[in-house]
Amino acid sequence: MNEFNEYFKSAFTVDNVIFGFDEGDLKVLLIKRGEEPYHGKWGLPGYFVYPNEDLDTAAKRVLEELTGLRNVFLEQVKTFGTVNRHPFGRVITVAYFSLIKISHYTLQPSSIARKAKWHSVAEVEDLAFDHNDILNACFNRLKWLVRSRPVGFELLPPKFTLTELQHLYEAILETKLDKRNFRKKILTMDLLVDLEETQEGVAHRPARLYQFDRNRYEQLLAEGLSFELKESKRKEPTERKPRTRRKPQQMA
Amino acid sequence: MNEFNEYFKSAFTVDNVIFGFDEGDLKVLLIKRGEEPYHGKWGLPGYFVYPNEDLDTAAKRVLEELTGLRNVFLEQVKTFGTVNRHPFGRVITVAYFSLIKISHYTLQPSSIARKAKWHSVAEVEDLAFDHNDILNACFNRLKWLVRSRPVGFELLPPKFTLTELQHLYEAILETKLDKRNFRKKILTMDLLVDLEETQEGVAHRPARLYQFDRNRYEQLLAEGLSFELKESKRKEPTERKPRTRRKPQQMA
DNA sequence: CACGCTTAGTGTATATTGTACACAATTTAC
DNA sequence: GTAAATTGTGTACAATATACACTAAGCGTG
Repeated sequence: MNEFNEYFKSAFTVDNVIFGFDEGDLKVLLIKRGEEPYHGKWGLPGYFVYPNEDLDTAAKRVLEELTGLRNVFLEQVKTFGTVNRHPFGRVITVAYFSLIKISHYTLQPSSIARKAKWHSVAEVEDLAFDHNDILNACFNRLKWLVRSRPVGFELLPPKFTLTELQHLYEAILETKLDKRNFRKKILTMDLLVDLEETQEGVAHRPARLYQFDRNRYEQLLAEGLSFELKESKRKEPTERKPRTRRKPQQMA
Repeated sequence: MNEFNEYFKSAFTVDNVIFGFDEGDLKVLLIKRGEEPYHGKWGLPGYFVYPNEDLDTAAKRVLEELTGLRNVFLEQVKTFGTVNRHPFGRVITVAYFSLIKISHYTLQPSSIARKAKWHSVAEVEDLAFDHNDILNACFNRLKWLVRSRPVGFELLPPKFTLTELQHLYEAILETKLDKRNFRKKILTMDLLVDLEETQEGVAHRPARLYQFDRNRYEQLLAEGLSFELKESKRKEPTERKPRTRRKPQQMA
């Protein structure tokens, strides 16, 4: 088709905002660019989408080459395609973000991985291309997501304390949370297994360890429950009390 | 750059899910395809992104050629790029949705517009390409958006009744709402101007007409208020009562 | 012009959820 | 055994959500 050839003139890529959590704050994995443009600047990991590759597959590939991880949380966020965003030509990029457990991350031998480093999201400086915009878009998406789904667990090691979980939420939401209210809320979601173990090697009262119960989560999801941080559903959403009848009232 | 040329092999397009509201239900503007592939099927309006055109601009262009409207609500939703979504080649499409007032819509002379027709969202049949997926993604986004921002007004004529507004919300959320609770909620948002006019020519008690107060909305937005349908903020978010002190309590 | 039809408009009581708040318990280090 | 550090825990009140039914107002008809 002629029309087709006429518009076969753009490249497109995926960029991946990889979030991790460590030392009490939220991190993003950046790469020091070894080539033009923006040589020497930090940027998001990304690459061209191969001709026979789905977008999601390309994003997974980029993630795996860099971190060695598969089957982690990965979601498309937004596509950035301003005409001049790339100085060498028209490049449209689809932004993804992923959530990984830094404890599972191992430095990969690939050349790209050797230039990667975790940065605190709060302290990210001026990045290559429009990558600051992309990072912001993904961070905002994460903020929204963490309120509506229990994605926080993707960022924590398998066993964690409630305080660690709270610090994670605080880092993502950029706010302080009340300890008691937070625990009440989280525990009524009924997604945590109390491992009946405690921390070891800490110079204070050791905290209990918990585990995220993924099966329970999927079960509850299937039942159509939501997990808004501001809206924990009651246990038996089925039966609603027939409430004591009153006399009809007038309304002025 | 060699790398570049190697990947200059894909086309990309924008597709636009244009929502309107009429006769009490939510509509989407579809086009009957006059060419292959999917000749004769209904599909979303869309077109190639020109080489020197931003994505948003392309989406606006498609919208304007079809409806003659500018400055309407338009937002990017998601990018669809499965390898085989287009039978003639690799085509990646960025999906947008827009909200327009059907009363302002005028049939355009362009050839594309003459094949356009409003369909009830609830009754959309099998569309060309993956356009059903795109429509669903946009519809879901609209559902979410309508709870967090007062976008409903984009779909109504400038003057409307509260019942019309409620029907719109019901159509989008696919649920019934309680009349009194809905009114209470909407009015406490303080975004409506009571025009002190009433409907004319209806065979029953005429309803009051209201208008959306866009200035007020922007003012409140700037003050950082949110507009969740489930969470109307109180009027003075500044002053919080110092509450009567109680004696410290023990727990357990 | 009285009556019936149709939709508009309105308040309150209860249930649920959010929020503010402080101290005793447990472990380690010295 | 005492200080330091952090965990773990309940309750009162405020705010919001929800359930619910009748009168008001205008039109059409006989």
